[in-house]
Amino acid sequence: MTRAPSVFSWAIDVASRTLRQWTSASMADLPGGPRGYFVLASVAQDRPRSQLALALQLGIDKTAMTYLLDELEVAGLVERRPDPADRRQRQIVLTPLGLHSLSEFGDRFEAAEDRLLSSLTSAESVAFREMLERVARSTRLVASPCAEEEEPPCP
Amino acid sequence: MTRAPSVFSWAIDVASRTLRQWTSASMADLPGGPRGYFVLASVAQDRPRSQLALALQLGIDKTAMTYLLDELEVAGLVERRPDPADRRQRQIVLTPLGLHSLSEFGDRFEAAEDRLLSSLTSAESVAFREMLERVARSTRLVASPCAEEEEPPCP
DNA sequence: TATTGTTATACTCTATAACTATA
DNA sequence: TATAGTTATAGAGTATAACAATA
Repeated sequence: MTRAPSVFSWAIDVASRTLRQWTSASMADLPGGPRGYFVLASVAQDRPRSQLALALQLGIDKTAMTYLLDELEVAGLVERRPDPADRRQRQIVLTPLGLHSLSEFGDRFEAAEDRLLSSLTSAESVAFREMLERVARSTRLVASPCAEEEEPPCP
Repeated sequence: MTRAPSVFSWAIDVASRTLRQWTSASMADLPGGPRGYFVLASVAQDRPRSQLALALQLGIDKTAMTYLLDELEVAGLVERRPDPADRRQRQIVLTPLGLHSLSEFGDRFEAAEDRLLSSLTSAESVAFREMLERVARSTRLVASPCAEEEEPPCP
């Protein structure tokens, strides 16, 4: 043997695909599946966002974002509103139904995440989540769904 | 707001897809891309493995494994040998060229991984890798490419 | 001219089932 | 009958480019 081949890439690939499978299975009734949930969660950070901003944030191509929002809008979970300041852009806002779906599917997401991380202790899980979030944010120019806080500029 | 939507699923999705994009870009000349590398790395743990065992280990469907091995075999990186003990099975072994590719592409993989984890300290990176590996292994019934050691039974 | 969003196309992945050959 | 591997097919996901509307 030359050297131990890197196991990290395999591990993150398997872990993310496993989580995606689990969440996809429990979200057959949410348009767009896990991706649809990410959009709802990001939009729920209150400030209306353009489609392009959402696409950059979630790492989805802007063309895919169009299809995703089509589905979510038809299902009545989001609305597209023309931005009065720049009529090229569309502000994406949550409907009451979308907000309800967010919390409902959020519960399923947390259950799947807890199951995935069940081999870690509570303390490890906290540290692991924090580090992974830092890693993910560092790969995006814009911020992630800015999580805990309510009204920050979401840097 | 109801509750902060879970950011973990978003983070692992973004992180894994980012790493996949980076590694795919630097592996255009490896059949199967990152997946092809995972196969080489797993096979390199010396003991010949059946295609089904590889598929389970890497979380790939057995049908996808057939196509992947077709490409790797045509490129001269692996060989399929009939198992003398059970002629239904095929043992997958690395060729010298495959072993050479493994170390060459392994370097590229490590570079991409280091870049992805550049927002962690050295100590954090070690802990993060260890925890992620534990998480990934827990989702598979069989073990991952058993990493460091040389001759263990790779349970 | 540059940017936001849409549409169309093709290409890759994945999932499923049916088939063979061996056990 | 059950298992390892193959083949064929359709579906989802993704990437690309071309286009319309607006800045």
